[in-house]
Amino acid sequence: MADVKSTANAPFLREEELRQAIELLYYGYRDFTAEPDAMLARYGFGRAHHRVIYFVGRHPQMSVSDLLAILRITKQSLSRVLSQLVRQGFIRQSPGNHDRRRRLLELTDKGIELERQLSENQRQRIARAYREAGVQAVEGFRKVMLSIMSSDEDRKRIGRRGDGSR
Amino acid sequence: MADVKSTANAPFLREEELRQAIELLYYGYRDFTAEPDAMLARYGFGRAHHRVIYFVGRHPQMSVSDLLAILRITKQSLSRVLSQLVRQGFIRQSPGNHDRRRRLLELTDKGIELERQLSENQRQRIARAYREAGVQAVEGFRKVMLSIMSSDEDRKRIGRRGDGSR
DNA sequence: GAATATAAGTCAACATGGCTGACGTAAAAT
DNA sequence: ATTTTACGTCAGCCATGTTGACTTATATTC
Repeated sequence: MADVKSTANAPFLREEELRQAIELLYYGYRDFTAEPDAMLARYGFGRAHHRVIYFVGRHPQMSVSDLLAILRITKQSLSRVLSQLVRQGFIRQSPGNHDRRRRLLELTDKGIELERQLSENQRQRIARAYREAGVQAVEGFRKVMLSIMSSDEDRKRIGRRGDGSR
Repeated sequence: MADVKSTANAPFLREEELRQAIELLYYGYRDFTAEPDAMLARYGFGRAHHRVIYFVGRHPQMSVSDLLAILRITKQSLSRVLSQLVRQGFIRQSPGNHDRRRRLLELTDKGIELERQLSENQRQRIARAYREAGVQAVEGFRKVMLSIMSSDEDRKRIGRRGDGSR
């Protein structure tokens, strides 16, 4: 009799636990992006611009195809936002040394400043969460998120320094 | 001298750590939604439909305004997807008992089946991550994600049973 | 009971950011 | 010399968010 409850509830609790995780991801991501979205709107930019600025800042001298591989969107979609950012002086393109077909991307000073503003907000949110949750929780968070991800390549990239080299 | 390295690296490591978290959220969310998105496309639906189906399944008998509060979109945006789901027989609406202005939402059998398919994929992904990461990591993940969220109301809702009552 | 407020819906127009398909140009690789 | 690669462009489509204006039915308040 003592184990009736735990046996009967095990699948239910498990289901409940898994649904909680789904909702944590939904609400967490929604709130994580809300404030940067609002800042971007003041420049006439959207979330897509943020992603480009973020990853170019993270991996200076990366090529367009590197960026496409990270974002997993078509070059036409990328082109729309990237060309705006270049035209408005947030990102600079320069031909590669070894391979002059490649156009290496980097943030301008203006781009660095915008990137800083945008991700400062997100870094602070994370920093607060890390403070509140504790060191051990942070390690758990990292483990679970890494495991939710599909791609080994992305897992590796997260661990590496962001110098755009391959 | 022994503390030069740790002192000098502390802010750098911290910055690095925070950026890793940003990327974990980006890659994790991207991969978490990719497969359901592909399934939905076969019905001519998108991610917005998934959200509606998910939360109506989670909180049967919820009202339209309850749903709007969770999704934080305009009623015009919701209307587009919700009316499709009702018309195609995935969701049923019925007038509230106490307040007949309200239209209480619930999944039909067809809706339950679609919801099951979609979130089964996500539940399995989470279950795998939880298995790989361990019990302690799961608790850490929950703590960090809860803390990343902005709204106390949402935190409470995650903990509650989903019966749509308030 | 009349006035007001709330829940829900609708129409119209617009922006963002995905997508496909077709085509062009420059540079590298074969 | 030919083919492949990296990048870009034009055109058009779709999903999903927005604002603003207006309607209908029902509850609530004065």
